[in-house]
Amino acid sequence: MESVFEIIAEPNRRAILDLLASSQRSVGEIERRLRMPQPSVSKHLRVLRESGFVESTVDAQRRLYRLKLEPFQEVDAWLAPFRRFWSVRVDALAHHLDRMDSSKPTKRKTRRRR
Amino acid sequence: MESVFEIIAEPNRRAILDLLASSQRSVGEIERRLRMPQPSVSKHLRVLRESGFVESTVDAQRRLYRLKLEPFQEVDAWLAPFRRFWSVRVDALAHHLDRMDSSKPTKRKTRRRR
DNA sequence: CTTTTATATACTCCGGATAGCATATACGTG
DNA sequence: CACGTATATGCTATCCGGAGTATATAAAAG
Repeated sequence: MESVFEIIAEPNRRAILDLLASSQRSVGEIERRLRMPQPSVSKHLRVLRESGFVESTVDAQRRLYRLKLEPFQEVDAWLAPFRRFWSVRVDALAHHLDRMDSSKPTKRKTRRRR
Repeated sequence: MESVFEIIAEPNRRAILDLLASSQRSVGEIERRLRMPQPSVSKHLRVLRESGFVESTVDAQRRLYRLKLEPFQEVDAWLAPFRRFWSVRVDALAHHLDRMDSSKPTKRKTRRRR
């Protein structure tokens, strides 16, 4: 579980992140809103915390969790090289790759399609 | 392995996608460039194909693989709600969440910090 | 001090995903 | 046709992560 991609691969964790996008929340709030067992919430929050997606502050017995930016930006950065393909027009990728085809087709006598 | 996030969680698959971002490639090219066993490449390509990240065309005995857009856009779409936090200034998220704090602090007699 | 509330952790179990290896399939070449 | 090349698939062993349950810790309330 090293990369940010593995972290956000888990649906429950994405649900937590989505929820935290609107506001910081306590563990109990997350538990209720997502109808998810408390130990499960705590475990996912631990993973999210250790991977830098969230941070927590203490409020009496409660812990308030909030988002942190960096890991999201990391995902965004990975996406960037691909985004250039659809930023112009929707089906630009195919055309683009068609043109910069680098693989020289094998020489052949008969050209067969199937 | 339903979601696009699980697909891109695998490092070798991301490597393949990164490679295909520059140009379409045959299985053999991917195998050599990534120094990865051929069956492994084929298996990952299968996953990528079935999840819509790539498509292939037949060229004699070779298969040329190229990127497809939709799944990337799906990731991009998920990222959008979070992106608004860092689009203005780097540490905007903390301030934002500070302001829209919805969790009413527990009533207490003594406020302790640790 | 005892009880209740809030959260974290420990432990076990199970399924699914990946690696590795062997093999099948398909096409091209001579 | 026999052989080499390119790619896909089948099978097995293994490993890791998540679910579930019980329990520990900590603070508040009475």
